[in-house]
Amino acid sequence: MRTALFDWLLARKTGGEFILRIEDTDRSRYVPTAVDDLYASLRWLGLDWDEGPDVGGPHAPYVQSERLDLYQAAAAHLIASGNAYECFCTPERLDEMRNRQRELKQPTGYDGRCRSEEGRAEAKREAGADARHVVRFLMPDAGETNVLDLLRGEVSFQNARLDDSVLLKSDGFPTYHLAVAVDDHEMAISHVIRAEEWLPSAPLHKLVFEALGYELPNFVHVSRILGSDRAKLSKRHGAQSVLEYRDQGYLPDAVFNFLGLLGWSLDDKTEVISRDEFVQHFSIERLIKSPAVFDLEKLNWMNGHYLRSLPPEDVTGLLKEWLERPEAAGGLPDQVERPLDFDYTLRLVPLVRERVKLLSEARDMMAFFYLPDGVEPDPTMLLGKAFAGEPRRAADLLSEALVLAEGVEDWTAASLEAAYRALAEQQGVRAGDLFMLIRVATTGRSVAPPLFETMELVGRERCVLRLRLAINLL
RNA sequence: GCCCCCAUCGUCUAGGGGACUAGGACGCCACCCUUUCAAGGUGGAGACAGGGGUUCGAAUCCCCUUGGGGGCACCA
Repeated sequence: MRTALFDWLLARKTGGEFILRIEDTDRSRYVPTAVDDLYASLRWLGLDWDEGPDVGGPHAPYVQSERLDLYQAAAAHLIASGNAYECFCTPERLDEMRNRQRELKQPTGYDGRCRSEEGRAEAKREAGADARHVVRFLMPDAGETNVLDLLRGEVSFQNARLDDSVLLKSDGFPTYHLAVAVDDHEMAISHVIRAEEWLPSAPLHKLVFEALGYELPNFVHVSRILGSDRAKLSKRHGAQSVLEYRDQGYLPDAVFNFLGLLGWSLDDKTEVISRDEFVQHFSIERLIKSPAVFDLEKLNWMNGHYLRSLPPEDVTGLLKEWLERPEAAGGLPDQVERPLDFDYTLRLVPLVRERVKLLSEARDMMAFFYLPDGVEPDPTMLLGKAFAGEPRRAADLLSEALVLAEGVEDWTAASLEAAYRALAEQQGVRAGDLFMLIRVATTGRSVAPPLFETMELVGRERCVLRLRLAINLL
């Protein structure tokens, strides 16, 4: 997704087209839902495409499994021009060959048996009646191939070290190497931005393009993203799909910003960059060549930052959608009536947004605002450090607090604070201790937004009720 | 085993011969603010992997070493 983001930025910056092509040429790994997840991921991040399977375009179809005739024709053309040959070697033989090479500490690679007429005949005989074949590229034995990478400059490879790679598999499907050459040409691709693991096969691609008489696109091999252990980010190494980040309460803008800064920078100080600014300033020259370690802490910070700086109405909408989900799906307790009141939630946002980094954290922080009745505080928590072993004292104080709650003239944070500060002084108790007692009684939590704003928003009725219940608890 | 890429604070990065006592951000520490928790403010610790060159002058250019990453499939 980070690579796609760079692709998208380049397209938007230069007025080009961002084309979505589905590369599904490996039937053994085909997962039907994968494409839907891909769409959902791109959409969530706001990476819209100009051409693709669902929106169509002048180069349809955009799904490789629907373009097989094109690849097969290209393969035939390569054979005819002497740039490729049929290979009848069985997978078993190739496995054995590789194992032997590894054992002997030799470079691995195809030995070229089927390059010759005799070799092919021998392989065919071994394979038996149901002999199937692949098409391999005939790699030159000498010379070197220089690939121009817009980020890294010229990278040169000795052809002798390069393998006769398979271009067309025995099931008639192309490998990536053939398919991209054909499609990049057919679809008039100008820039190929892909991760650096493709760099070693770039010379092959260049030679395939040339053998087919195609013009070469521009290549940019961006660095990888590493896990915190510096190994490649994978399912087992803390990698998550963007959909999982979405489900954990990250904001698309924050993830976009964070990803955009992983391998690219605007200048020496800017961290928070809007989508528009990214588009405006993106350039291949400022991409970074070295791999970047994915720092979840920074993503979390950035998410919190976006939560705090977005317009309150936007945050309210986000929050409301989240809280209204079923309890089992991360929403408020099911007893809370849906839909939530927008204006009430809007009033809570300033108090809550400073205290959460993820949308998913808001539920626990906010539930007591929505719960209709009591909050069932734990008695130990209620007494806290200040009143541990002194339940009578705590109960007395809460009773005084209850009287004030019932009697205070206007139910505002300011007058509540004045009343309770006076009470603390009169009772000879530290204000903070009294406030904590009331906080736990009215919210059920020892960590909550500032007490008096909180009480104002919880309302007199429920505060009175909750104070009463707390007293009974002691 | 062979090939390729990369190398500045723990992490993301600025830097493309003199502006560098190497800047910013996350994280960390301290202080301030403070009714809890945050947020915010101020300050601090913290890096040019090593060795050779080139140059009047190297974080910046070249080479070697080391380290890290990737590739060597009828996967992409």
